[in-house]
Parts: sequence; structure tokens; C-alpha cells
Amino acid sequence: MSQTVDRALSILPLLAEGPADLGQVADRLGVHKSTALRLLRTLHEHGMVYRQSDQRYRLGARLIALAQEAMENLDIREIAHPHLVRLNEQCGHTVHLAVYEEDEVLYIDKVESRYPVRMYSRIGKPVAITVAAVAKLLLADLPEAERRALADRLDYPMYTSRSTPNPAAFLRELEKVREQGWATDLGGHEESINCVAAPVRGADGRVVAAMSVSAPNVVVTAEELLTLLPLVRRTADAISGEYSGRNTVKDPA
Amino acid sequence: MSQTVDRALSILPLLAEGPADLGQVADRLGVHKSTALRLLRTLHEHGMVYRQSDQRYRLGARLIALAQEAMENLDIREIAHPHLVRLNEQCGHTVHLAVYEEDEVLYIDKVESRYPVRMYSRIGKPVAITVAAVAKLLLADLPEAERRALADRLDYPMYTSRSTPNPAAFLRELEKVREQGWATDLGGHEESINCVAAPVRGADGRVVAAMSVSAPNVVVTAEELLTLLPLVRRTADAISGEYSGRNTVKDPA
DNA sequence: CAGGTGCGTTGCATTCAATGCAATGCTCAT
DNA sequence: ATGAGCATTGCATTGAATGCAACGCACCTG
Repeated sequence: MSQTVDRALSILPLLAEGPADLGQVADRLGVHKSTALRLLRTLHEHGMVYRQSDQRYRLGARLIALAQEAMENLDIREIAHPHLVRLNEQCGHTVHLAVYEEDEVLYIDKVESRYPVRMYSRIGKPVAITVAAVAKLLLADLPEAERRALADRLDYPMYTSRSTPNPAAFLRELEKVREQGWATDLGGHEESINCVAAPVRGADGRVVAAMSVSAPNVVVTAEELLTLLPLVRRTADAISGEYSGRNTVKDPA
Repeated sequence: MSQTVDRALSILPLLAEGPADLGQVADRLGVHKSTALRLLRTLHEHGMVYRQSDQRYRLGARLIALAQEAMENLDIREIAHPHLVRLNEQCGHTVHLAVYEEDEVLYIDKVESRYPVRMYSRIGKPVAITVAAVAKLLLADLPEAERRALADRLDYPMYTSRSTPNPAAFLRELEKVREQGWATDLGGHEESINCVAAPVRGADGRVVAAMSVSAPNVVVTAEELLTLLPLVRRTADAISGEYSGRNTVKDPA
């Protein structure tokens, strides 16, 4: 809607790929260098970009700090955290909490496995939306129309042979997840990693977040991991109860 | 420099305080509501803000994801991480890595204490710049003029009775830290928490990051914590060596 | 050391996009 | 029903964003 702001914001994802100099930024934006310079300067004043000693621009510290504040304001995270820790103490595996927001599912909390073999993931990172167990739960709860539209819009990268291949398969999987009230990812993202996940619901029954337990094959088999399902669901339900109980219902994401 | 972008970016810290509706945003920016609406819409298209079901605006998911990418691009973090983990395994306490960037010092990595009593901190959070041990190291390395100017510009909140009270005291402390090559924070931020920190240097000898070990009084006394200093310094030196060795020297922050 | 190339930066006239206004539409509470 | 309070829209005006061309600067090169 606002051309200038639009251009300025387009610089950020561009810099996320790596540092760039003025010329590169101007080229990628399709504007004159002087225009790009002014935009970068404004971003700089706000700490959103940083100028390295080699004159190139990077994403800045304020951006990181802002994102931090954004996450700390999520009530669901506050409420869920102790439950995640307790679950981790009980099973020892990596525990994740994720939310959905406009085409993205991202981890907002994580408790690390106590086993030496850990899976790679980071708070704030968007998850593999077509295969992750938490993503399935969050998307399965969307209104039918939105779910269909989204499924069509997504890419379906074949991380492994068991990745969800296309919109039809994905919608079928979501339907199944929706009915059973829990989800799994058995090697759909990383060949040797399995997850079980359960939904956290608000007072109105809508899914506001999803949590999962993940472990590599070398530690437990998929069957063993599935025996944790009741525990995961109980934990998710406990969070749901606390969340719907004491808060005026705000939007989840 | 660019008024429109400037206004748009000013919305973000405002929303970081908590959700706000259109009227509030317009008021705080001092612009007409229609103007604020257009700015918010543009921010929305880029995923920087999210519209809750109650119509109010929040910071958005893309912001968090961007910040994540920003941190993953920091080479120093990649290199340091395994060293931080090893140090944590050796001493059991919380280990932090921090960098300085234009008036802010922020944690870019952290390994949690293995003791049940943990200190509160989060990756991406700006640190208490006038008292934190890592901040002292990073600022002590700035050129004299910049250091003085910065010291004057800062606030000196008295978190505890041992917090740094004013610019003069701060500059004196920085001078000391600069000479001895390491720093401490003994209850300057939280009455019962102590830290020891050491600098990570680039090939040119400039301080590019700082790392610290923190522990509450109830676990170890300040004297006991100080016995870890040689270990902390060795770790920092190891990171320095690896950092200056294998990378073309980029800007630290 | 002269000359040249490749950057970032600046001042300025033009133009087009951002602005505020006023009117409209919505939702909710009384 | 009625109106208050909010978001939203179309439009005329104006002022800010734009691209150009000139400049400065550092770094090579012959």
C-alpha cells in the first residue's frame, strides 16, 4: 500500500540472505542507488540494519531485540513453559511449542533433549509446514476454505521419501489429524527423526498452539515414541486448561 | 531520512510494548488514522505485524523469523557454540556469548546452567549495558572518544547498590577492564548473581564478542566463581584463535 | 605519480505518492 | 432502535520521494 515502506521492508529479507552493499540492494529493489541509500539510512537509524566496517549492510541488533520482545509477549508461551519443562523431565526428549500465523508455523519455545544426540531446531525458526506434526495440528483446525486455499499455496519439498508430496495428500492427512486429535511426523522431515504432537486449545475449542516430543531413531523407535502419546496429550490438555481458565481470550498467535 | 519509512518503523517498538488498535497507533505517531492504517497495512503485507481477532495489531511472525536468520548468519556464534557447550560441561554454570552493536549489547548465545537455580536471560535480549561483565569488555575496547561519548549517553539505573552509578565510575571501570583483559559483575545487576567474563578477539586484536559464566550466590560464592577465570579465558582464547584463523575478517557485530 | 575505475554520497528539479479530510460502513452496547 | 466508537474508503492537495548528474574518495594500474 505504501510504496516507500514496501521497498524499505523488502530490504530486510534480502539482507537476511547475507550482507550486501548499496549497489546490490539498489539493483534487487530496482531503484536508483540514491533511493536505496535513503531507505537504508532510515532503517539504520532504527537499528534494523547495521553497517559493517566493510561498508556492507547486515540485519541489525534492534531487529533481534524486537523479535525477542514479541515472543515474550505471547501469553501462551509463559503458561506453557513450565509444562514443557516437566514433560522433558519425564521423557527426556526434545519438546517444542509452536503457533500458526498467516502461512507460517514457528517454534516459540523449546526444551532440549537430555540425550547427547540432539535434533537441530531453533526458537523463531519457521517449521517445515507440510510435514511437521505441530504444523498438521495447527492447520487442521483452520476453516475448510482457508485450509484448502493454503494447501494449494504451499510448496511440497520432498525432504525424505515420506514427506507429504502434494496438496491432496496433505489435506487428507489434515483430515485424519483433525479427527484423531493428535499428529505424528515419522521421518517426513529428517529420515531418522520422529515426533508426536498434541494441540493446545483456547476456551472456544480452537487450536491456539501445538506441542510435540521429538526423538531420533537411534534413541527410541517410532513405536516407543508413540507410547508417550497419552503423556503428551495430558500435558497439552493441562496447558489448554490453564490458558482458557485465567486469560481473557486473546488471539493465539 | 525518509519520513514514511521512519513512521512505519516507529510502529514496531510501540507494538512491542503490547497490542494496540489503530487509534492508539495513530495517536502515538501523531498522524491521521488513515495514514496509520496504510502504514500498518504495509507492515502487515510483509508479515511484520499481525492482526489479532480483536482487530488489534501485534508484532508478526516474519519479524521473529528474520531475527532468527540474522543470528544464524553471525559466524562468531557458529564458531563459539561448541566451546560454550564444553565450558558448560566443565563448570555446570550458565554460559553467555554477547556482541556490541551501536549502543546495545546483546546475548547471541546461551547454554543453560545444569543447576536447578537458573538465572533469567534470553538470547536476543539487550543486556544491562552499564553493569554486565560482557558489556564492560565490549565497551572497553571502543576508541577513547566513542567510549566517552557513549558513557555520557547512557542511563545508569541502580539495579542494586553495587550498580555502576554514573559515567565517571563507568569509564574508570572500563579502563580497569581494558588493562586486565577480563571483567566481572559482582551483584551489580541482580543482588545474588555474579559473573566472570573474557573477550573474544579477531585477527586484528579488536574485541568482537565477549563470553561469561554466571552463577547465583546460593550455588557458588564470588570467590569460587573467580577460580574459574583461567578456564573462561582459555575458552575465549580458543574461540579467538579459531575465529581469526579461518575467516576472512568481517565486521564482528 | 598521473590517470582511471568503482564505489558511496549530495543537491536539486520534477513528479508522483503520501497525507488529512470528510463521508461511509460496521459492530456493539444500551 | 439508536447512537457511540471504531475501522475504512475516495479524493483533492501538497509535500515528500525519486532519479539524475555531479562530486568525492579510495584503491589500482601503468
